[in-house]
Amino acid sequence: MDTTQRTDQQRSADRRRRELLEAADRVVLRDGPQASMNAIAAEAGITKPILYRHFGDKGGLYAALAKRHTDALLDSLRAALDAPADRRERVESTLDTYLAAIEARPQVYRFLMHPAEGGQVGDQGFDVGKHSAPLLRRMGEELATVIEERLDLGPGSQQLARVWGHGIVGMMHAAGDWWLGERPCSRAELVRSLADLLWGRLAAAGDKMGGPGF
Amino acid sequence: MDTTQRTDQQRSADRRRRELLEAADRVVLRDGPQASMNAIAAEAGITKPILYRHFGDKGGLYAALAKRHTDALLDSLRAALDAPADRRERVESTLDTYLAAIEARPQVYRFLMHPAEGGQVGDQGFDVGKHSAPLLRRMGEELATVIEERLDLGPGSQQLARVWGHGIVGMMHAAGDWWLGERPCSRAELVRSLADLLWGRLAAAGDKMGGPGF
DNA sequence: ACGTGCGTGTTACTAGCGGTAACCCTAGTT
DNA sequence: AACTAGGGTTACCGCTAGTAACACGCACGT
Repeated sequence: MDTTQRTDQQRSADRRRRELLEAADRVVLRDGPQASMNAIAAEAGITKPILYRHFGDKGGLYAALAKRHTDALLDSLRAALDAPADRRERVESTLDTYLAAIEARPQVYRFLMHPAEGGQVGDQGFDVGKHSAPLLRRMGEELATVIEERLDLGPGSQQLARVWGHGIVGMMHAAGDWWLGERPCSRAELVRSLADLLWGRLAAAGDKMGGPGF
Repeated sequence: MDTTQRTDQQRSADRRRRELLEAADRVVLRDGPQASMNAIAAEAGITKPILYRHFGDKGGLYAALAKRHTDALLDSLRAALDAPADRRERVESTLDTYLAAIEARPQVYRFLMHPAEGGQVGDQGFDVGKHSAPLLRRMGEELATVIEERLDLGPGSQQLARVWGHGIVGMMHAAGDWWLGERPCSRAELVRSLADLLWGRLAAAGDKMGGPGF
């Protein structure tokens, strides 16, 4: 019952936990999201049951791992979003921050977007919805609150802000994913194009004559 | 060498293939993307090796299965996109078509968005990029061509159209996914909000006074 | 000094997966 | 009658996630 002792134990456990997470990180960075518990345990220099004692199951480990990276990325996104500049500049800088991150560490990115997904047991209920990567959801909600705080959207602003938050994040995600695969242009061009889209250039563009029909 | 015979065989094989795909469809609809080859074979009333003879591996089966649904969905999207109406109406109708589809059959939707992903062998190369669901990519490209065909975007229009295609599809996808999970509003409201976003209401909105800092 | 827990670690196992090799059996050809 | 060609099955491999059961070490109370 001595609290000192408990604290000692807990600190030790926490340190272990961090070591394990770093080992897992290395393996995921090397092997991608398919990294097996065996491989992670081996990298950490221990055996599987220890991993399971610390994280419960694979999902637990992956969640813990994802939280670290997600928190880090969200921090830099918040910084870009909070910079003292006009709206367009802030949007572009946020987009660029995100794209730079996924460009710099695509393995981590892939892991965050497709966490585990495997697991042949349980999941019978199937949980439709909420199957999207937690990172996307968190970014969407985060952006929604920022939008709702900063922008004057009239009635129904809360709902609107959330739709926009998730929508914009999804736009950024899909475009980034495609861009990362094909590299059809520079990061700066991509940022500009996306910002243009958000700035209504789609609606403002003129029709091309000679199209089919009307 | 008789062509008739060959045709007979091929027709028989095709029919079998369709039967297998329909069985697979039922299982996926019931068990989600985790559906095992064993379960699919059982549902079809046969055993695993036959599945493998027809589709090569799990990826092959899933690809064939996904292609059917993807083609169907893309057809209805094209119809909505090609309807004789003004741009805003067409955009809204396309969004609504997509959302109605994922709302009607969420299991299929989930399967299309997270195909397999498992597989403990191979994949060492890791294929960064192109890991996004093929459906998203195809929708993005499709939309890109429509945009490029219809809109007059000035220089660099091709690049711009592709970025927008993938971006808009991603927006639709993420918002739809979130909406499907939380159901925070009606489909019509969601469609309106997204169209508003595309129509530049984000850029047009006024700042909220009393915000932090500037 | 001596058990007695308790935390930490291991080995060895289960159940199920994707995938395949080997066999089997029936139909049609020569 | 003998032989081949497909469609089908059984039985297996190697791998995975996850767990039960056992073994060491170190602080404790008596």
